[in-house]
Amino acid sequence: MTTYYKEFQKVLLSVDCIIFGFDQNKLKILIGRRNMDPGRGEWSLYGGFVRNDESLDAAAQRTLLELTGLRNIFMSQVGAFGNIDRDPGERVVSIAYYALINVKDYSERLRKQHGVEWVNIEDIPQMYSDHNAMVAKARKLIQQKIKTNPVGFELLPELFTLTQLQRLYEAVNGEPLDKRNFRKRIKDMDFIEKTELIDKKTSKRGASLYRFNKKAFTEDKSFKL
Amino acid sequence: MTTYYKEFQKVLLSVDCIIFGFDQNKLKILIGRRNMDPGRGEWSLYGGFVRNDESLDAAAQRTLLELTGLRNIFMSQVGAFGNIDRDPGERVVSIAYYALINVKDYSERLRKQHGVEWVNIEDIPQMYSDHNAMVAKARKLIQQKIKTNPVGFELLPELFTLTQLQRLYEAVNGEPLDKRNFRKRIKDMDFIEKTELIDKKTSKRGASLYRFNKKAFTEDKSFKL
DNA sequence: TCAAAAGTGTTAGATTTACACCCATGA
DNA sequence: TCATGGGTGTAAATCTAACACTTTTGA
Repeated sequence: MTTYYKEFQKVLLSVDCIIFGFDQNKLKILIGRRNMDPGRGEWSLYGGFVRNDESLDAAAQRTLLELTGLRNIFMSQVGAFGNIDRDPGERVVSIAYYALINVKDYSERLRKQHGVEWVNIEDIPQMYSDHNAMVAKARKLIQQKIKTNPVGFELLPELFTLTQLQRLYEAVNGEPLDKRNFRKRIKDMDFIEKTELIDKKTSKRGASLYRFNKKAFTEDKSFKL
Repeated sequence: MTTYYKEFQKVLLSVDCIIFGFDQNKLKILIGRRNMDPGRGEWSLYGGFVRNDESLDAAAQRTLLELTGLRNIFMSQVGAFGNIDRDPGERVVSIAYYALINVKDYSERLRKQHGVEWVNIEDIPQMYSDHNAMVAKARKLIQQKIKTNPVGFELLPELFTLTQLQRLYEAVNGEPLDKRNFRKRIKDMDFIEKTELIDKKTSKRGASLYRFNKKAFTEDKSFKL
């Protein structure tokens, strides 16, 4: 290998994943106890080191796959975290990514095997190093993103009720929405399609199930919630 | 030094700066011809390598200082760029930052010495590696930022006319604004203060000069343009 | 005297917000 | 029969967008 920049120092690069899920009307993330030194036992995001033969995005996807077994998941970069003492061991610069998954798609067996758990975004404990800052930034990003992009559906099952959808938006933004106004806006979006199916899990009367039509959306343009 | 993570490979880290300026009613950035291999002679952002004894933010600030001699400049991270072949030499992951400076504060002597020039954001040539992508992302970020934060003033001299301010917002967003509506909104912001001074450079009649009062703003809250 | 930029208000339309009751059903 | 969540419309208030003429003054 030709070395053009030989006089410069290299650093270790890691990726850390903020994996969002929506369950019990709450926005949650996956965290676990760190199983290596330094910081063993502290709450931590799930992460991994970047290999020299993969891009940052690929490293993040691989890490997510490793933890969850899931592919083709929405992921987006949060940013690079690089204070010199952020890792007590040696210098590690970390690139944070957030992912949106459907909790139901994540096998409980795998979850337990990796020793991670879903924690309500409002109740995140103090974590290792700068992981709380990563989560805070990821949350801001998803709040922005969800305003103009239909990413919320990544967190829901294929079929969902309007109440579920509303609770999701409320959980992401941390504030309640008016039911009638919310449903009015949804009705204007022809890519959120009502099905004939009825969900009877959460009410005696039953609620209509809806579906997000990705194809109908891409042609469409406007999305505001 | 203790090495906890010795089995992992390290990579070279650089920072690249998208330095925005506002001049002649245009939004511009500083770019130059790359003076090292590989890619010598190609248009490029100004950058540098991250040292092991400085944070990413510090590396970006140092790089900006090196180029412009300016300190205490507004800078914000754009993101990490890490495709494996983004640098034809060897693997380099780069963290992009954007900075907002007042063109008048940058000595022409220094500028020429570094061989960089101001190029209209609409006329950026093809650049080295993924630098065009960095600029595109930085521009999106500044467009978002300027909507709710008074960062535009970083690009203006201390005293400015309302027309200048309007041209700045138009240049950032790439679309014209209605003069009366714009001025109405400005009048509602008590942290944009009219001075007694008159600028006669751009019109015979003269235009009132305004000043941004940072202190008055931090107490205030709302900002929408 | 005239060209060129500064400065100034009103109105229609669109969007946003607030708000309360009936419905269907299983327990 | 009643408790529970599902479902629906209207009106006031706010915000946004469109629009044109007068002023000042140096050349």
